[in-house]
Parts: sequence; structure tokens; C-alpha cells
Amino acid sequence: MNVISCSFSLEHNLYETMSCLQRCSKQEELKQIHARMLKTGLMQDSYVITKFLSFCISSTSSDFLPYAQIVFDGCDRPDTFLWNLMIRGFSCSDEPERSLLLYQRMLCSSAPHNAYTFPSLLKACSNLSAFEETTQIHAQITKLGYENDVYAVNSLINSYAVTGNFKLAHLLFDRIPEPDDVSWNSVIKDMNKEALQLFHEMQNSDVEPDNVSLANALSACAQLGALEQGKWIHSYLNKTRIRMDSVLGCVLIDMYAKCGEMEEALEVFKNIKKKSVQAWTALISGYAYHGHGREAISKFMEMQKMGIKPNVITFTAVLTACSYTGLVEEGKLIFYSMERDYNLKPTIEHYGCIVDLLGRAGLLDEAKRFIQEMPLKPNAVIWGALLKACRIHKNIELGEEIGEILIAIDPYHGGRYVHKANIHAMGKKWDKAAETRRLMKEQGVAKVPGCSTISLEGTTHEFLAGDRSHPEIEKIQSKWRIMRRKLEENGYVPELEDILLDLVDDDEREAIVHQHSEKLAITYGLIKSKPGTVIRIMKNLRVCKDCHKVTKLISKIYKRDIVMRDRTRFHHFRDGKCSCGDYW
DNA sequence: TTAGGGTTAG
Repeated sequence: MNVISCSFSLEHNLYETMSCLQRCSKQEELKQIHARMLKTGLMQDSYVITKFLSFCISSTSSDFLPYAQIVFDGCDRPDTFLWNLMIRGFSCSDEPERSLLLYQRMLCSSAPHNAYTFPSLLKACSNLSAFEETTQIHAQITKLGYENDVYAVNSLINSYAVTGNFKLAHLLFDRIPEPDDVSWNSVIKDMNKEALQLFHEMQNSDVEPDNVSLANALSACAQLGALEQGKWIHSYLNKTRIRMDSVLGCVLIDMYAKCGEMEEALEVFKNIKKKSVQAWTALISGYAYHGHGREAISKFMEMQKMGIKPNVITFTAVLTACSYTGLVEEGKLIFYSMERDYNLKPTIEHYGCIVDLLGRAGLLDEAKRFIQEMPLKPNAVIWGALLKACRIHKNIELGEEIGEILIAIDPYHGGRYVHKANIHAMGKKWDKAAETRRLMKEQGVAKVPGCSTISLEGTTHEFLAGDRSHPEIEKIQSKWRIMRRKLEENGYVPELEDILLDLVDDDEREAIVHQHSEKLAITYGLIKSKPGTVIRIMKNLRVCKDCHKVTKLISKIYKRDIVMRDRTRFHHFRDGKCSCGDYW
């Protein structure tokens, strides 16, 4: 064989191999290509190895990555490019810790760093929520002189923001001479109120918001329940040239659903051409917390007819929908189909949904048996769901037993003590209730105060339970006195069950219940808004029985639709009724 | 080759 034909055949092999690689979708095929490359000597060529590994790490098939690791480990002295490639490959995988392990090996090897090494490493840290490791890499960046590299710094900002270290994230952001769109988006994330403020600051700077900025801002609106701002961003999006991509579609659905506008959410959903599993899930979740169980199940069926496979989060959403609407049999069927028909192993979240489903429906023994028989170790959330059910269905004995378990697992969570004290009080065991509250104080655990907000003409007004700091508190209280008379004329008797303190008499309990934050916010809403407009309230905790009763009556007496988002779900009040059907 | 955005029970 002469030199020319040899080179031709190598080139030919290379061409053939590359085109095989493009079409390869199974690990078996990948192995065959690898074997052929070894046989033909192509694996000696660093260009070919790079191509091969690049293909493996960018593949959607998850078993190509471990194969890449095997091939990589067989390489004699991989260069910086290859190390970076592998670190990047694992950073977004199911095992981001492998990126960090690779980096440790890289440090011991002869390959030097370059600027491309850090962003992927920090992405692995973000995906692991690893604060310690982030600081270590930060130190390396400083030591090796990359502190002015915008990619490295933006990645650091993101890692610090993800791990909850906003101060550090801000500090770094403030030191960047010219922050770009990625710097802004990284620092804006996870900050809700501040996020929207920063979003506006960003618009006032020279940096144009892009689709990632808008997605961040919309997520913040969803969490805050800031409908007006969310709508503004939606129309801004339509006016600019920013393309509505699949993530934006999804966060828009989520924003409208979480701000109480299911019809708008559905409208956005309908207009999305390629509906991702996340978009379907966002819609189904919306139906879940609006209490539309049947619609949720129907969308769950429809998505599958369209060829979209539900993921574990879709199952959480549809099971929540069943639980909130009391669809016990449907929920159980869907739960047991997960592993059998979809090859998805239920996680603790799904078990939690079923405990909640059974508990709400009053099937306490079945719920307890379900917990005892489940293959995962029950956590505080699981017991918490059962305890809540004990309160609803007044099973004091079981409730006290679970209260003990919960405080043992979760001694620094205020809510656990409150629930346990309430269970004791429900059984009129005042000394035990007092003892629990004393213990809570001793542990230094705080009870979260109830807080409601109402948005009026773009301004958000915040009310805390028993709070007298609002500038118009006198007006609010005098209006409430009038409202209360009207309520009583319409048959209102206070529900004092949720106020389970051993106070001397009902008057004191009433005084407490009538200062609940949602009552203050609704009263203010009635004073400040025009007749006929919808009153929208956001509450940080679950709505209490008395407030729920009062709001139903107000919706009838004052002919107002009232939409209330509490900690877990929506209540739409209209003409004396609530969309939750008093099942919450 | 490098950085930022999606749905989640209580």
C-alpha cells in the first residue's frame, strides 16, 4: 500500500465513522463505532477523540456519557480541551459531582487550566447547590487570575445566587465594570420582589432584556402573585422582537395560573404551537390549585393522546388535583399506574400526595397503613399531611401521636408545635397545649405571622394579623364594624375552632379572629375599589375557617368576586360560595 | 468548548 492510498483510506474511514456517529442512537452502536476506530487506528488521532467525546456528551441519550468517561479514561494524557469537555458533560448530567471529581484529577494532571474550565465547574456546583465548592472554585479563579473573566464571574454570581448567598452574588455583580445580560439575569434570579425591581433597573441601563430576563421576571411575578406586572411583561414580550420560546410559554402559563387567571393561562397554552411536557404540567398544576380536578385529569389524558409522556412532576400535579378535589379512586389509579405503565418510580412527593388524598377524604386508618407500608422512609411532610387530616377530621388521639413524631423529626419548625398545641387544645387538654407552646418558645422557634396583600392600582398593600400600623387603620376598623353587623344580619356566627388557645372566653377568641390579615385586606379592598371589581388577596398561610366563612358571605352581601390565593391553593368566592366547595 | 430562563406534594 503506498502512502497516498493509505492516507485516502484513513480519510475515508474518518468520513465513514463520523457519518455513522451522527446516526448512532444506541450504546451498542456506539461501542461498534468505537471498536472500529480502535481497529483502524483512528483513536490515535486527537481530533477524532475530541469529535467522538463531543458527540457523546452532547447526545440526548444518557448512557453515552458513562461511555465517554470510559474512553476518556483510556486516553493517554488528555489535553485541557478534553478535560473541559468532560467536566462540561457531567455538569448538566444526573451526577454533576463527577465534574468536581474530574477537576480534582485534572489538578493532579499536567494539563493547565484555561478560561473555559470554570463555567462548567460552577454549573456543576449550581446543580448540586454546593456552596462550599463554589467558594473553593472562587478562590482558584482569584488565584489563577481569572477574576476579570466575565464568563467565570457570571458563573460565580449564578452559583452564589442559587445557593442562597445573595450578598456575595451582589458583591461580585457590583464589581463588574460592565455587566452584560447574563450578569443581570444571574443576579436577578431567586429574588422575587428585588427581581422585579432589578428587571426595571436593567431596562434603564444599556442592557436589553432578552427571553431569559423575561422568564426570570415572569417567574418572580408568579411567586409574588403580581398579576399586573406579569401582564405588563406579557404585552412587552408581544411588542418586542423577542421570540416566544418554549420556556417563556411555560412560565407565562404558570404566571397566569398562580395569579388566579386560569382562563388566560389556558389561552396562552392554546397558542403554543409545540407544547412541551413542562407546559402541559404547568397547566395541570394550575387546574390542581384552582381545585379543578376533572379538568386536570382530562388534560393529563389529552397530553398523552398527543404523544407527550408525563414526567414525575406531571404526576405530582395530577395527584394534587385529585387530592384537592376528593377524587380518591382516580388518584389511587393514577398513582399505581406510574410504575406499571410509565416506568416512573414514585418519589416521596407522590407518596405525600396519596397520604394527603386519603387524609382529606377522612380515610385516616388507610392513610396511616399506607405510610407504614410505603417503601420510602416517611419524612416530616408525610406525617404533617396526616396530622393536618387528623385536625380536619378531629382524630385527637392519632393527632397527638403524630405530633410527637413530627417534633422529634423537625424540632425547629414552628408550624409543627402550633399543630401539636392545636391538637391538644382541640381535646381541651390545655396543660398539654401550654406545655407545647412553652417548648416552642424554649427552642426559640418562631410562629410565622399571617400576612395578606392586596394590589390596588399598582400598589401592593400588606397587612399582618393584628397589625395596626396601616395609615388608614381607623377607617378599616370602622368599616369592619359595619360589615360585621351586616354579616350578623345574614346569619354569621364566628367559627372559633381554629383559634385553639385556652383563652378565658369566646370574646377574646373573636377579637383575635377578627384581626386576621385577610379580613383587614378585604375590608381595605372594599373601601378602595369600585363596586363590581374583583378583589384579589394573597395570603402566606392557609386561610382559617372563620375567614373562609366571612369571605363567602361578603361575596354575596357586597356582590363581589373575591379571589384568594393562600399558601397552597386558590379560593374563588362568588355569591356566597367558594370554588373549593369547603374541601381544603 | 465556556455563563443566565420551565412545570413539583405540605
